[in-house]
Amino acid sequence: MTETGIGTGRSTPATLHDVAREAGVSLATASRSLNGSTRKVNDEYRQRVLAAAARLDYSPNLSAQAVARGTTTTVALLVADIADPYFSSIAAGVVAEADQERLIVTMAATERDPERELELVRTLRGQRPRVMILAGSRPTSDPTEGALGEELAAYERSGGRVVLISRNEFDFRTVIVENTAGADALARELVGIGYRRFAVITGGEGLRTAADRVDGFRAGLAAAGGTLDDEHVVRAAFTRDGGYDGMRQLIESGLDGIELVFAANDVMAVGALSAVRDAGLVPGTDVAVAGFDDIPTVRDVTPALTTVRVPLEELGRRALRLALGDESASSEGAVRTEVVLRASTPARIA
Amino acid sequence: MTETGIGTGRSTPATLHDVAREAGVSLATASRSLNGSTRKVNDEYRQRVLAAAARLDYSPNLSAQAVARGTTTTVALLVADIADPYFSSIAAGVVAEADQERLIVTMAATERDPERELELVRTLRGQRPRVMILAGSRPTSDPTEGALGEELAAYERSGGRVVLISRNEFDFRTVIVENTAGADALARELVGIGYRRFAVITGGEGLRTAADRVDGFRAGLAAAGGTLDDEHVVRAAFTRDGGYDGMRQLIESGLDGIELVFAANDVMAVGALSAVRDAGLVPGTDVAVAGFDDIPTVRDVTPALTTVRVPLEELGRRALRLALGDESASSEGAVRTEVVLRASTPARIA
DNA sequence: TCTTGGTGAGAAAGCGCTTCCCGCGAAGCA
DNA sequence: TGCTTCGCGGGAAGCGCTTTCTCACCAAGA
Repeated sequence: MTETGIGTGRSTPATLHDVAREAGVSLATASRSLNGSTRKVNDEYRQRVLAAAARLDYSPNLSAQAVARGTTTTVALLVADIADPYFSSIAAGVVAEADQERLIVTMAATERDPERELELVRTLRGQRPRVMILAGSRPTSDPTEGALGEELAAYERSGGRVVLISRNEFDFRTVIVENTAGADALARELVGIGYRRFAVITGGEGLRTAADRVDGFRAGLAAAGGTLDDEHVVRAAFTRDGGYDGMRQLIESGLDGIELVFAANDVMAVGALSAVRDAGLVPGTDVAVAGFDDIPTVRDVTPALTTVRVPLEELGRRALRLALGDESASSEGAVRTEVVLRASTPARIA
Repeated sequence: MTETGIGTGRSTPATLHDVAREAGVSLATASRSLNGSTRKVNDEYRQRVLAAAARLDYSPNLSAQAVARGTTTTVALLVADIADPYFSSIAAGVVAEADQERLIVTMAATERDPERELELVRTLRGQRPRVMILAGSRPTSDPTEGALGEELAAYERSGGRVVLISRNEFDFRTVIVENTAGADALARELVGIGYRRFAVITGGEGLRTAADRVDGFRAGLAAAGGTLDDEHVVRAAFTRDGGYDGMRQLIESGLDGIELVFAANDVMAVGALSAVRDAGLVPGTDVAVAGFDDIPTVRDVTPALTTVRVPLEELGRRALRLALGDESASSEGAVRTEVVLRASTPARIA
C-alpha cells in the first residue's frame, strides 16, 4: 500500500488535451474516442486514446462537459430530514434509480424550514440539474409559498423537471400517495376488529400529508361507525418526539375512554408507543396505536405497529422515472397503500 | 397559483451575458457584482446589476463557475446503504456541515459492493469534488483493494481530499471511532452487572468495524472475567435481517447457557431482539441483547437496547471539517463512545 | 483522366463563467 | 501646474470540454 497516502506530489488532473497529445491525435478525436459520439473513429486511434487516458489516469471533467454540452447528469433531491427513515428510504430509491440512469444525485435538507427550502432550490438551480425532486410537504399557510412556486416554475421554464413527492401544492408532476384512501381503509379495518373510540396525533398546522391522512381516517370512521372527538385530535411536531409528546398529552388528559390512537406517521407512532409505556401502560392492551408509512423499524418495536404501508423506496424510484418522462410511471396513478394489521392493535371483543 | 405550472414557454436560463447587457455594463463588472470578488464595484453599477439579475431571474451556472475557477463547491459522499440509520445519520451530519460551508453534497450508495464502490469513486472523481468522504468499511480481503487505494490516491494527488469514516484501510485522513475501546468498556460493564456467558453476532468476513468491535468485546471479557466460546461467535450480514438470522441460529443451537448476545451493531441487535421474541422467548429475561451505535430506534424497541453510543451525526460533521483542514477536527483524536445500559440487559443477581 | 461522393481527422468556434491586464480619469504630491 | 499613483470599467484570454465545419484523401463511376 506504499503507493497510496497523503500528499505524494500535488498536480492537476490530466485534461483531455493531455490525453490527445499523449496519444498523438487531435483533441476532437480524443473526445470522440472517450465518449459515445455518433461519429466513427478509426479503431487504432481509439485504442491509442484509451491507452493514453488510462496511462494518465484521465477522468473527464464533468463540469466542463456540462458547460460544453449544455446539460448535466445531475439530479437534485430535497428532503426535510435525511436521518428520518421516511426520507432516507425515499432517498435510497431515488439514488438507486439515478444510478441506473447513470445520473448523480445531490442532496440537501430543508430541516422543514420553508425559507431554507426556497434558498436551497435557488442554489441547486445553479447546478442546472436535469431533475429536481422535492419530498416532504410544508405548511400550506406559508409566506414563501408563492416564491417557491415561482422559483420552481422558472426552473421548469429553463428546461428542468420538477417532481413533488406526496405534496399537491403546485401543479407540477407529482407522485401521489393514497394518503386519504389509505387512512380511510385503516379506519374501517380498525372498526372492523372492534375499536370504537379513537384519538389522533397529527402534524403541525396545515401540513398537507398529515391533514389528508387525518381526513381519510375521519371519513373511514364516519362510514364504519367509530368516533373521534375534536378534543382528541392533538397537534404535535411531525417527529418521533412530537409523537411522544402528543401521546403524553392525551394520557395526561385522562385518555377518556380512548381505545386507539392513530398517529399520522410511523415515526410519531413509535414515539407514541414509548410514551404509553413510559406512562406505565401497556400499548396494545391499555391503548392501541396505529401509524402510517410502514418504515422498517415498526416491525421491530413491541408491540409491532399496525400501519399503512407506503412503498417508500418505490416512491423515490417513481419520482425519478416520472421526471425522466417515463410514460408508465405517470400512468400508474397514485401509489398504492396497504393496511398492515399488527400486534399494536389486537382484535377487540366488543 | 396561476403563474406556476408545467410548460409555460420553454427558454434557456439567463446567462451572465444577458444580465450584463440588461444592466448596461460589461461582463466583468456583472461578474464582480454578483459574487464576492475582491475588487470594488461602483455601488450604482452593482445595484443595476443586481436589479437586472433579479429581473431576469438569473442563477449562476455552477458548472461554468467551476470550470472557470478551477474548483468546485461539491462534496462527494459514499455510503453503503442510504436507508440504514447508521449511514443516514452520518449523511445528515455531512449535509448539515456542508450546508454551513455552502457546499453541495452529492451522494451515492455502494450497496456494500467493492466493485461498485470503485466505479463510483471513478465517476464521482469527474465532478472534481473538493472532498470525498467514504463511510462503511469493506472486507479487508478484497481484490479491488489496491485499485481503490490507487484511485483515491490519484484523486488526492490532483488536489482532492479523502476522508474515511471508521475504516482504517488506507492512510488517508480518517475519523476514527473508538470501536475497540467502546466494546471493551461495554463488556466490562456487562460483566459488572452480573453477566458471565456471552455470544456474539458479527458482520461478514473481515469487515473491519465489526472485527474491531468483537476484538474489543473479547478483550473486555477477558479482563473482567466473562466467557465467549468460539462457537458462540456467529457471522451474519451486517443488516437487520442478518442480526435476526444470527440470533435464530444461536437459539436453534440451544442457546447453551448463553446469557447475553452482543451484536456488532444496533441494526443487527434490533433484528436479534425480534428473533428472540419470535422464538417465544423474552428478550432481557431469557436472553439479554446489546448492540453498538445507539441509532435512534433503539430507544423505542422493547426492551430498550443497551448499546454503545456513537455520535453518528457528529461523525459526519467531523469528517467534513477534517477534510476542509479544520485543525481542531484532526486534533480531537478518536470519536468518543459511551456505554448506555438499558432494559435489554437488566442487572443480573449472580 | 477527370469528376463525384463518401469518409473521417483536425482546426476552431463556442459553452458560461472568471480574471488578468490595459487604459482612463481622479486624486495625491511637490 | 506637472507628474505619479491609485481606483475601477471593460476587453479579451482562457478554463476543459463538445461539435460544427473544413478539407485531405481515396474509391468508384464516366
